[in-house]
Amino acid sequence: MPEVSRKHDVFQAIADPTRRKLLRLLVNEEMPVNSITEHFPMSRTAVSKHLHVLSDAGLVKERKVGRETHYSLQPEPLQEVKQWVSYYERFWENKLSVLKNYIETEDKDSGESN
Amino acid sequence: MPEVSRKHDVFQAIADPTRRKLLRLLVNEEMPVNSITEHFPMSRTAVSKHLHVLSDAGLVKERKVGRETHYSLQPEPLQEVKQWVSYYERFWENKLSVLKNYIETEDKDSGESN
DNA sequence: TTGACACGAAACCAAATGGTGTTATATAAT
DNA sequence: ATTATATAACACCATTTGGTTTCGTGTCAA
Repeated sequence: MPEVSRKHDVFQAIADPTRRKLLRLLVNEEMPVNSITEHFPMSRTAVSKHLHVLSDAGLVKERKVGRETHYSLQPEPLQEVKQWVSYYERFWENKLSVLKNYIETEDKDSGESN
Repeated sequence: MPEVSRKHDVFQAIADPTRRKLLRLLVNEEMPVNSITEHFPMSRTAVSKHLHVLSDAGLVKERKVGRETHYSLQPEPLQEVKQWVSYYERFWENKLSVLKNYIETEDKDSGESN
């Protein structure tokens, strides 16, 4: 049931700074489009479009409340990103340990600091 | 030297599937453009462009070897992504624990149909 | 019921993106 | 010295993206 048939990729969704800011904003509370728009220097329609991209990626949820549409964060798809990044983690960690090793070797026997 | 004055954002760099595949390919070995191109259904020029985007984001390093240009992975900028995602981690974890709680509660008087 | 409001949809536009082929240049091989 | 090769740089094109304004519709309030 997961990220199949999603029109927008999670990676693509979070590529835009405005959309990242949107997610950050919706962390705490569900918000209607107009209130959301107040936080951005662009039209309501533009914000709405970004929200739709996020929605397509499964990162926000819409709820109709009277004539308003409330959006809220749906963080689960970010797990895919976390997983993807974690694959590369060992490589920079490895580099760190190589560097550490190098420093320690340079340091010779002048005392192993942590 | 951090991500200041980088022409391309890390988030934007990893948004493209081709570029993610490129990173994956360069994990193990430094490679010249021609060899890299063999793995992709597009022209060498196109691959080269993607490599430049990655380079702008600091995700790959170029090394001139005779008339060849070798590219290799430079994973460090991904730390920014990891950090960004980790902020949201607690939210899906929280949801999980809420769900767990719910299930356990339901379980108590387990008469619930459906 | 009339009007104001919140929103989505559509038409439109400029700029960025992802691709192409061509050309120029430095290096390698003969 | 000449030729072949690897690549960057360039010019170009189609599509996508991020934004706009306008318009229609459903909902709330008077």
